[in-house]
Amino acid sequence: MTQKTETTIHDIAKALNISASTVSRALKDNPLIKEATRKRIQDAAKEMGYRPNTLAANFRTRRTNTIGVIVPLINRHFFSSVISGIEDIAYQQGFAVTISQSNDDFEKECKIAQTLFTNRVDGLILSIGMNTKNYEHLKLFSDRNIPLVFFDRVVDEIKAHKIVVDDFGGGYSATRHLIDQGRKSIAMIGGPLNLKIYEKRQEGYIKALLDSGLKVDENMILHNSLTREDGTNAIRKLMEQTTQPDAIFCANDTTALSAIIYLQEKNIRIPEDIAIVGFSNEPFSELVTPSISTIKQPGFEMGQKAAELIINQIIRKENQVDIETIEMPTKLIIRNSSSGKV
Amino acid sequence: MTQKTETTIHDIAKALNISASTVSRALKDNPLIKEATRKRIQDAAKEMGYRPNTLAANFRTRRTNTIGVIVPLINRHFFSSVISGIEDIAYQQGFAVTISQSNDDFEKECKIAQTLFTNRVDGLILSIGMNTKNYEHLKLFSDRNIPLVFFDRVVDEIKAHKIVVDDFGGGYSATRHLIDQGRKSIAMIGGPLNLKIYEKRQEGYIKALLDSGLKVDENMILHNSLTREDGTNAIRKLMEQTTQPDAIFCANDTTALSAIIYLQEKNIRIPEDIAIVGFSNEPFSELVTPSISTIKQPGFEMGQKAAELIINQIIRKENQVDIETIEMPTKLIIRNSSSGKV
DNA sequence: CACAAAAATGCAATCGATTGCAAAACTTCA
DNA sequence: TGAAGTTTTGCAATCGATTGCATTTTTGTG
Repeated sequence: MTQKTETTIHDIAKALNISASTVSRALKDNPLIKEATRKRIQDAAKEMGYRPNTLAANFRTRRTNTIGVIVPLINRHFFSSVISGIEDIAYQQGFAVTISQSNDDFEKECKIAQTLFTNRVDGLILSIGMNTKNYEHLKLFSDRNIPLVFFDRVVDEIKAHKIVVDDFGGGYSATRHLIDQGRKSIAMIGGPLNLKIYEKRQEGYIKALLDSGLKVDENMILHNSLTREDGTNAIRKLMEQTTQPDAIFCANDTTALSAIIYLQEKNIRIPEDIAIVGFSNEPFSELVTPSISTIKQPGFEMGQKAAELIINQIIRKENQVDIETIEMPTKLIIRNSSSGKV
Repeated sequence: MTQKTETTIHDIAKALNISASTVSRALKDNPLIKEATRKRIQDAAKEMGYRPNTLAANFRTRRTNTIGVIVPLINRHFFSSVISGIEDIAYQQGFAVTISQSNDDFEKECKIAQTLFTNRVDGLILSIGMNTKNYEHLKLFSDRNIPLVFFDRVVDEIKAHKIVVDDFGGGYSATRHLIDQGRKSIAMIGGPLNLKIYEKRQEGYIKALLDSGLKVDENMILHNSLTREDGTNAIRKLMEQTTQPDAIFCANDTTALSAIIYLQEKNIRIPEDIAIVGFSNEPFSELVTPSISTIKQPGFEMGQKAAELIINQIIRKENQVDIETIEMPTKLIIRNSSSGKV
């Protein structure tokens, strides 16, 4: 019914016999407009069923009130929690959120960045893919001062806010915890080192070993993409070596799970024979048997923080913001995979 | 550097001494333009670093190439799988996807719908909240023939494509399976009946009972919002009754998990004393002990289908599309919570 | 009451791409 | 060669809101 006639500010202007500019200002509560006039206009607008044409406004103001988000995978609990956090804040502030997933595919990540750029998102929040080693596609944004915020998998080479968790501390306390359990030969299933987070987790692991006077054995450190299969392959490889570990620190819960399942099949007791700690506190980690000790990351809060930072940049439009790297705390959660007495 | 001078079609036109309209057409491969001219223009565009201003185009064409998605919760595996499916297709077809979550909050659902509407999404894919019983906020779309596709939690009152799973069949086969295990007193922890899906699951449950000559006992059917806590309360209530069930069909895996944990604490054996079947095949369901028998829903495929349907509507802009309800198959997955011999 | 200052409103250009229709350029063939 | 038909290209309006600046109205004061 209201098919043809979306009412515009001009319609309102005509109806009230005033100018469109006044209507425009009144609708945005511009203080230039007299209280009485504003009321008159807003009432008329409501009555006439006026709905602002966001497309026109966006076009004119060159802003979309949209925040782009790129994550490797939507249906990873950590990432969907971060998204929830972003969405929570963005929504309160009147921003829409456009989410895409790269599937850890570099090509796709580039194309998404392109698309978001041409769609003129006001800012971009992202966590880069496993295989991303080249950052040209992000230059699009940084070159034009379009706010950019990294989280979790960050890129040092680009000047932008970064929100990370204390991966070093997480790796350290996970390993330290295993040492405290009396373990001497602690292996690590790690992620690709081009990602800062995995590098840090490993550094934490190594530091903990050294601090306790344990040796770092290169053969005890494996790297892969941390999928379920990768985990299985890694644990198999570890167990086929001449010296076997009595504990394993896994860089995520998925590989910790792989290890547990593999070891259980081989009738190796967890944690008695081999203790295991994962990373991320995926929902399943407390549900499996044995429940998985892990490092908790505040995903939702990271998302909120990311959204706050980017919105501040968008709104204030300060060109020279002080770039900050915010490190969120991690927390060791001790469960049955590493400690009998829980 | 390229700060001030985003090149426009007019710049290209001037540089080549032709008109902007020709440039516009050439860039869109409009056959009206001579091959040679088109090449010249496209080359120049590339050389000058031209990037179309989507905002302007959107404004002019009244389209945003954006699909809005509203789900109750992003970080539920089923929903994030659907989103992945939507995103997969949409991306291929050049559409952006804007995702919001209602948190099962009716107010928020309304506000989101408003926002997506004023942001002029080309179509809306949604699964309504638990408490949504009023559909005025969706009229916004249906009244103006903006394509709408429901999935999972659909609304019969609104004329739109619907993608559902065979909830009836799921409920039926889950219950049937329990009966086949020799269970006689099968309870159900169900969801709110204003949602079709829960109604159907319950109907399937009832039909299975009746088909096997079992009685339907109202006291054995509880309804709630299917959270972890709801599940615990429900199972407690069931177990405090004089007649206790020897099997439970839960309308989702979360409540199945609640039941399992509660019963284990009470030293009630699963499945020997009480067999349990859930619904949705959440990732944790195969990982917990005992692993949870459940009904698998093809989330990713549903998302793909939803995206296909809505894009077809958007592109073809047929006003009178035949409304179809697509029912995707469900599949019973038998695990340890309902059957000893797996 | 007059006039400066302050407050409120209006004018008109603008953002960049799209598109119906008119005009120009090119072909074809008698 | 020129009229008719085709193919290409250009003109100019348009989408609706925003905003710098000009203009009008109101207020305040001597």
